[in-house]
Amino acid sequence: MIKGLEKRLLAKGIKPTAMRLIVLEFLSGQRSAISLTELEARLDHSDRATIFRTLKTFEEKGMIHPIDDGTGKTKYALCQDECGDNHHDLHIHFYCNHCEETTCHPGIAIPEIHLPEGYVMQEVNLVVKGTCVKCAA
Amino acid sequence: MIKGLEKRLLAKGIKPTAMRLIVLEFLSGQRSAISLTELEARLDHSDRATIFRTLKTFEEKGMIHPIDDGTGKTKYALCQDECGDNHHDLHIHFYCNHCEETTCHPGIAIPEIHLPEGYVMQEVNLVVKGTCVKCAA
DNA sequence: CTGTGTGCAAAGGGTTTGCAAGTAC
DNA sequence: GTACTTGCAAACCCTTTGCACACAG
Repeated sequence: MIKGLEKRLLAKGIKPTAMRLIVLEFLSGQRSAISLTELEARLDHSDRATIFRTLKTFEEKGMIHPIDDGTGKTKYALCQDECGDNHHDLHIHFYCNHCEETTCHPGIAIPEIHLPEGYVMQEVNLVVKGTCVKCAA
Repeated sequence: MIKGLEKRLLAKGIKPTAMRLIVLEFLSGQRSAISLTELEARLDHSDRATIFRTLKTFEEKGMIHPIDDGTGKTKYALCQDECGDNHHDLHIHFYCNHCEETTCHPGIAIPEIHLPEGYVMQEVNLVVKGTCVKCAA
C-alpha cells in the first residue's frame, strides 16, 4: 500500500518522505477537498507549516490542485491521472452548503464560454453551490 | 447627481448617509470590482471598518454583490437593476492576470450545467481568468 | 559535508467585532 | 431619548516565511 504511494510520488519527481506519504495517504482516502487547517487537525503530530510546504510541493509537481470554493480557505484535492500538465481545474467543483464539503466532478466538463472580442481566456474556475446528494436525502 | 444616488439607496431601503453616498458614488464610477482595501485607499478619511459595514449593508439590501475571484480578496460590484432578489452572481466574472482587475459580464450568461442525480444547485460562481481587452492590445 | 525536509515561532494580509462617541429623528 | 452610524482599536483566521535543527546521500 505504502509502496504504491511511494511510486506515485516518485513518478511526479517528489522524494517520498514520511510526512509526504502521510499527507498523500490521507488525500487518497478523501473524496472531498480539504483545507490546510483541516488537514492539520486530522493529522496529529504535524506542523501547519510543514503540511503547507508539502502541499505546495505537491501542487508544483502537479500531484494536487488547489480549489477556491469561496469559503476563503483554499482546499486541495488529488489530481486525476489524466490531469497532465495543464491541470487548471478544468472541471466543476461542487460546494455543499450543508456539510460544507467541496467535491470535484471531473465528469462534468466546463461548458464553452464566449468572451467578448479581444479577451483571452487562460483559466476557468467554476464552483457550483447547493446541496449534495448526501445532504439532500 | 447626489440626488440620484440618494434615490437609489432609498429605493433599496438604505438610509442615505454621507459615507454611504460616497461609497456608492465611487462604485458607480467603477467599471471593475473593487476590494475593501482598495476602497479604503481611494477614499481618504475613511475607516476600513466603516466601509466594511457599509458594504455589508449594501450587500444585504441587494445593492452590490461580492465576488471571489480567487485572489483571496473579496471584491464588490454594483448589481444590475435587473438583479432583483436572486442576484446570485448569475453572470460571468473575468479576472485579468495583467491589470488584476475583475469585471462583471452580465451579457454572458452562465451555461447550463448538468449535475449528477440528487444534487441541488443553488448558486454558481464562474470566474474566467486571462487577459482582458485592454491588456491584450 | 551538503542539500533537503521538518518543526517552532512569528510575521503578514485581510476580514470582522467591541465599544464609546457622534448624529438624526 | 432612542436607534442607527461612525471611527478607533484590537481580535481573528488563515497563509506564508525565517531560522535552526535533523536527516539522508
